[in-house]
Formats: sequence, structure tokens, C-alpha cells
Amino acid sequence: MSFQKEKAIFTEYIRSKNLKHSEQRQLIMDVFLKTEKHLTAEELYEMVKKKNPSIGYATIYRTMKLLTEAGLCRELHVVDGVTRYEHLYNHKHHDHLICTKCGKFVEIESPRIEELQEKIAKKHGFILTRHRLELYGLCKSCKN
Amino acid sequence: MSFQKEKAIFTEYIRSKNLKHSEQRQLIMDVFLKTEKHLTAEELYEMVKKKNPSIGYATIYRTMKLLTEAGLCRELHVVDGVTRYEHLYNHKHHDHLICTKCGKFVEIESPRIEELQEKIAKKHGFILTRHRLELYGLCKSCKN
DNA sequence: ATTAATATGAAACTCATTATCAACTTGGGC
DNA sequence: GCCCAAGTTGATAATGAGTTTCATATTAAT
Ligand SMILES: [Mn+2]
Ligand SMILES: [Mn+2]
Ligand SMILES: [Zn+2]
Ligand SMILES: [Zn+2]
Repeated sequence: MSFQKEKAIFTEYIRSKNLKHSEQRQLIMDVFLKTEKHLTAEELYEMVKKKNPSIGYATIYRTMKLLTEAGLCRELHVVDGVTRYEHLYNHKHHDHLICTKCGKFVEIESPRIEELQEKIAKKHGFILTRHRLELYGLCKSCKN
Repeated sequence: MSFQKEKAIFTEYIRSKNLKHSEQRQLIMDVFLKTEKHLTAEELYEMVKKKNPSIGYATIYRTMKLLTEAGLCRELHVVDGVTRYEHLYNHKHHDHLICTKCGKFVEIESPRIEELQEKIAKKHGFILTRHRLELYGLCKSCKN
């Protein structure tokens, strides 16, 4: 859990774009890498603030954008209108099943659905570039 | 194309909630019903403005909310962050295939995908209440 | 250490949508 | 048709997530 690979990727991205390292970026990356959750900018901000109380919101957004461009992070836009960030590196593609009561995120995977999506796009003469599939409902604990 | 049924549904909704009819509501509903497109509030506003130049933006939003509550309209939230409105009454459930270059909307339907979604939800102990499936890509004319 | 380039935090701004509110309609009772 | 309580409207302010701006601070190459 030292995230050597991820850190190397970020360093390489920084280098390739002639950017610079900073305490803030390192800290935000660390906080992000240490959780497997689907965090909002606000949640990240609160977590980072505990280690560096002078951090600004804009730096969170800016850094998460960098991590996304570097291929370490995926931005998720679910129904509540707040962007969530999740690990991308070394995580295979998946979609989400979300409990609308408690907010639980379950990662789902369906090669069969992906195939059918391709088929549909092809049938209409489209070249598929991405898709969004989210299932909403009540989880085991919330449905009672 | 007189939309008798739709208008009756709206009238009944108005009655059931002790609301009132108004010129503006009638006009916005007419404009909405006459197109089969996936319109934004801005597009509706521009169209309605031609018939009633004093219309306000807020009235568009308010009326579209009423039409949605009445079951005549479905709000669509696609990636660009702008809500679109489409007919719901007498239209069976479908998802969308969208061209990211020209904005073309294609309505798609896949009972097989819907089944698989139910299966996945069940497997994780969820009760599915809704889902969002959008396919993005380049259409026949835009992919060249 | 110098210095040019980049990063930061605070605050202003954006953009879609919603809330507020005074003025204006609507519609049921007379 | 007139009254009038209740609902509606348009203008404008407010909201909230995210972005931009800018003066100041940090980074890293020399
Ligand atoms: Mn995930
Ligand atoms: Mn549609
Ligand atoms: Zn739950
Ligand atoms: Zn196209």
C-alpha cells in the first residue's frame, strides 16, 4: 500500500507537462490513494484539511483534475449532481449500483451488457466512445 | 395531433392539486407537446418567447416541473449538465445513444439489458427503482 | 542564492436552476 | 358581471458546485 506505481505515474505526468510538485498535491494524492471510496471534493477537502488546515477548495479541484488527466482518477457524475472521484489505475472498468437511501456504492461488471451496448451502437452506425450505466435502488439493509 | 389525452391529464393534475390554468402554462404545454425532441429549458424558452415575448424563464422551469409531476414529461440529465425534457405519456421506456459531436439523440431499447440490470441488482440484494443508461459516441455522419 | 515559471488561497465569477416577492390572474361564490 | 382569496407571474436575488483571477508564495533549474 505504498502506491509506488501511482506516484511514479503522477511524477511522470508532472514532468511531461512541466508542472511542479508541491506539498498540497502530494497530500491530496495520498489522501485520495488511501481510500477505495467514491469521494466528493468536499469529503476530500475535509480529510485533507485535518493534515493541512490552510488548504483551499480550489487546490482540491485542481489536483483532482490533474490526477484524472494523469489516468489515476475517474470522475463520476451520479444523480445528485456532485462529482465523485474514484481510483482508475489498476481498476478495471465497472459501473455502479447505488442505494438511494444510505448512499452505498456497489461496483458492478457485466461483459454481457457491454457487448449489447456495442451491438446497439453499431446497429445505429455509431462509434461508441463511452457510456454511463447506473442502477439505483434500495440495498439489503435499507429496503425494510 | 391535438393531444386531447395529454391535455386532459394536465387538467386533472391541476384540479387534483387545486392549481389554476393560465395562458402561459397552456402555451408552454402546447410547445412541448408539439415536438418530439429532447429540449432544454433554454430551447423551450426561445420557442415559447416567439408566441409570448413576455414569458419568464422561471415559468418555463415551473411548468416543466408540473408536466413532469403530472406524468407527461421526463427530465433527462445527460453529461453536459443541462436538463432536457422529453415526452413520457404513451412513450415506452427507453434509453439514449447520443452523438457527442452533433448532439443527435437516438432512442434505444433493450429488454435484454433491462433484464440483466434486474439480475445484477437482485444478486446484490437491491430493489431496483430506476437506472440510467446513456451511450455516447459519434454518429454515422460525424465519425468521418 | 537568483530567478523565471508554476502553484496557492481567497475571493470573484459562472451557469443552470430555485426562491422570493410585489403585482397580476384565475375561478368559485354572490 | 363583481368580489376576493388563492394561485401565478416576471424580475431579480439567491444557490451551489465548480472554475477563474490575481497577488503572493513555492518550486526547481542554473
Ligand atoms: Mn467505482
Ligand atoms: Mn428519448
Ligand atoms: Zn442502503
Ligand atoms: Zn453526430
